[in-house]
Amino acid sequence: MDTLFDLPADPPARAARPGTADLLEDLNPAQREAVTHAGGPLLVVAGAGSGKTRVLTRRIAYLLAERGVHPGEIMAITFTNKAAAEMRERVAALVGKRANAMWVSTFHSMCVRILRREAKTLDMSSSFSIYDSDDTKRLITLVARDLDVDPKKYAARTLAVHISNLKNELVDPEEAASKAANDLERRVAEVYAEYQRRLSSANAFDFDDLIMQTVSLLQAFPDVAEYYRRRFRHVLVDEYQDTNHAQYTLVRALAGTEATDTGIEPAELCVVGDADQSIYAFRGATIRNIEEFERDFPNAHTILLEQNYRSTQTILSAANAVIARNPNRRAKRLWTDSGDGEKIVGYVSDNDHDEAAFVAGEIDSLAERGEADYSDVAVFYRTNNQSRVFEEIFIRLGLPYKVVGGVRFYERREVRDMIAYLRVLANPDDTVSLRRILNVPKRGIGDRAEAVVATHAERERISFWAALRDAVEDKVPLLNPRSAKAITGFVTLLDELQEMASSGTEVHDLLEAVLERTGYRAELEESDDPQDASRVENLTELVTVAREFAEFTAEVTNDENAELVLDDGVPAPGSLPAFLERVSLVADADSIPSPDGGEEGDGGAGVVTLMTVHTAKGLEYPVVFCTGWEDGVFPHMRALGDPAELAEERRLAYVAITRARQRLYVSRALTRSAWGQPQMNPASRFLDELPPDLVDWRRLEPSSPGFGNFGSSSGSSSGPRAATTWGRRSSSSTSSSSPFGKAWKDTVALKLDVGDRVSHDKYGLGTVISCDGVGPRATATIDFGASGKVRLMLIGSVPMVKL
DNA sequence: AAGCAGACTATTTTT
DNA sequence: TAGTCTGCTT
Repeated sequence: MDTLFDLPADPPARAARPGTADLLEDLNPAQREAVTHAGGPLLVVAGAGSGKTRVLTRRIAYLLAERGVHPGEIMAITFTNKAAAEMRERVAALVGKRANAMWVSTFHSMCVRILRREAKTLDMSSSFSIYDSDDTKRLITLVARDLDVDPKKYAARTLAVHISNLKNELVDPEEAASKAANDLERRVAEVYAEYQRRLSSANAFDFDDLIMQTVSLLQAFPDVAEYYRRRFRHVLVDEYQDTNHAQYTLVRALAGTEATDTGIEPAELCVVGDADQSIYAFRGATIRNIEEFERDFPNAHTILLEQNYRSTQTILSAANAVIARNPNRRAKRLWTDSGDGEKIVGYVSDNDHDEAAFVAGEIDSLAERGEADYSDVAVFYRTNNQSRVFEEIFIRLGLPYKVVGGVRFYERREVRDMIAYLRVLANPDDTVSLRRILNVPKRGIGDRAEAVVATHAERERISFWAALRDAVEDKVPLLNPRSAKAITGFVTLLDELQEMASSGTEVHDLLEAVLERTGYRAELEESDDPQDASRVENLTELVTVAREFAEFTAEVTNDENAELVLDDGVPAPGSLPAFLERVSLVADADSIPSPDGGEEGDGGAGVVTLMTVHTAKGLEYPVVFCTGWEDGVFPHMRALGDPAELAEERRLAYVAITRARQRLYVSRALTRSAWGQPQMNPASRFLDELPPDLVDWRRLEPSSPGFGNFGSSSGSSSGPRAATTWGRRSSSSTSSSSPFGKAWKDTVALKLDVGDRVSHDKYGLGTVISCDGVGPRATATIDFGASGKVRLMLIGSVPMVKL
């Protein structure tokens, strides 16, 4: 929860702030150069653990202290609120309250601020809603349905992804339509156009719009651009490798690349990033931006930070070895002067259950030996569903833990329902939110009634809300009286709530009123589903969040010493719009346990943290367990066939390894249950890429004669693979207690030769093109004609027969 | 309009 | 396995 409120934190009281000399003294030469560089665009290539944040914050402090820059001239952009908060805090510790006049924010909140201020220019109201991916998907579903798009052929999700990609590339609907080359793209363009119309009539922007619309604003209105250009003379961007094309363009537009007609020089630009840690390509991030920085910004200067202050040399060497396998990368080798440290510990378990037991046992003995507190330990996995086994085992053993990520607070249904109510109160045109709550809780307004009202709204060219009002006055044709009555009740309810909202009722009281008067809480309380009990708790939590929000902002506002900068574009502190903005733009309510032993009374040892590798980016732990290193799990199955995706998986592995400070564990399981059925996976190729002398294998795969040895992943073929599936084993033959060899019995289900014809349950008829490997590693590449060429493992019960 | 049973489908996710 | 969606019944 704390990320909601830690943005404008006051700096800790300091007797004396560091003087200028101190600002540079404890920096290495490269860091120092990055801090003091003046003039042209600067790219700081900051390897993992190389003191990136330190460089950024010192640079800002140095600008203020040494170069006479006013804080108001500084714009620092990050990707997460957490990063923004940390930067603000650390700068404040160096320079004090002057830090409050800087813009330190995420791309998105920066854009919201600009858009609120300039909303009129774009023909929007400044009370616009911000749609997240869930709202977006809902609206796209509605649009697709209205346009008769076959949901079987093109799922809303697919459409949403494509539209998002277009926006990330700054392609508007017209351009999308003209460039559409196939049926899918034509449909997407069609939906895109209508979707934008609906967004704008709902007075809403989606996440991608926040960026894209700000770019068009700056490009279409030079005077607006000039205002910001004049104002921000220093633009700093963190995690530059994660920027997409739209964000890149935004940075360019903001900083400028040449002097304006009115003689304003480009702002001084400083970007920091590491191409090797780019793990968000699937969301549009382009590694190109950092790779081509020097081309994009002539006379740019580049500084490489390679000295690492986090990990042992063993860990760094492992990381270097893995990432070195990625093609076309700028050479970079992390090093440290703090010694080799412990060897990496490797472990091969029979199944996922045993892997978790190994991890738990190891954590226990580390704790017992006093070599680590629980809070020093993190367990990483590739996908969220892998957390379950760990939870089971940890609970059984009484090991305190916390899972980070998964379904987040603000994504829970009940919370979103309440937010939808609030949004409607702030912006009645917000049709997506309005339709969400129309019949929640159930009040007798069904699909049919909703459709009739929607049609009426469409025909009369009025908003859905106005159409509901028409329903009250019996002006909607085809609406049956029962529904009209139900709608009347709903409209009356909303009117009352709106009255409360506009008369300045505080957000938490408003929430309480919604919970009571809608009967939402009552419904949950009456239910005997245990899930509903936790929903009630979440709602109570939400009210608490709202109350703290009000109190916190009141505190900040009343602090006379605080140099609060309230430009246009910032909603009144504590107000409903302010709350909604915070909620929309802060995703992670679940906090990551703090390393200092953390939560209340855990005996000081804290808790073990469990999370995906993606979530782990930017964090560090003394002890790290990298689990599930199996081909098909990590790297993920969907990445196996595509070199670009495989390279991203490798960067992910690199990120995972470099989170560790002192001890690194890597493990894999021979079988793993997924979707109910146990699955066999070969070793991750990344394990083979670890230098063997750095790894102490505690347990290896039992080798049987003729079955090949562990680690010889022969399948490094780069041949075309449309898809890869792994054989299923019958569930009866696997149990954690069964002796080892047993798992291999009758594993070769099919003996195939080139030219054989086969029939596969999923892919149909095919011809064997090639065969590879023996025993459990036996695979065949099969041409299934229209279903493509597929490489299959022949172990276990392959759903395939030889003809 | 609402509730239930069977079908379907499964990454990662800073905002 | 589990959560969501669809279509059928009441």
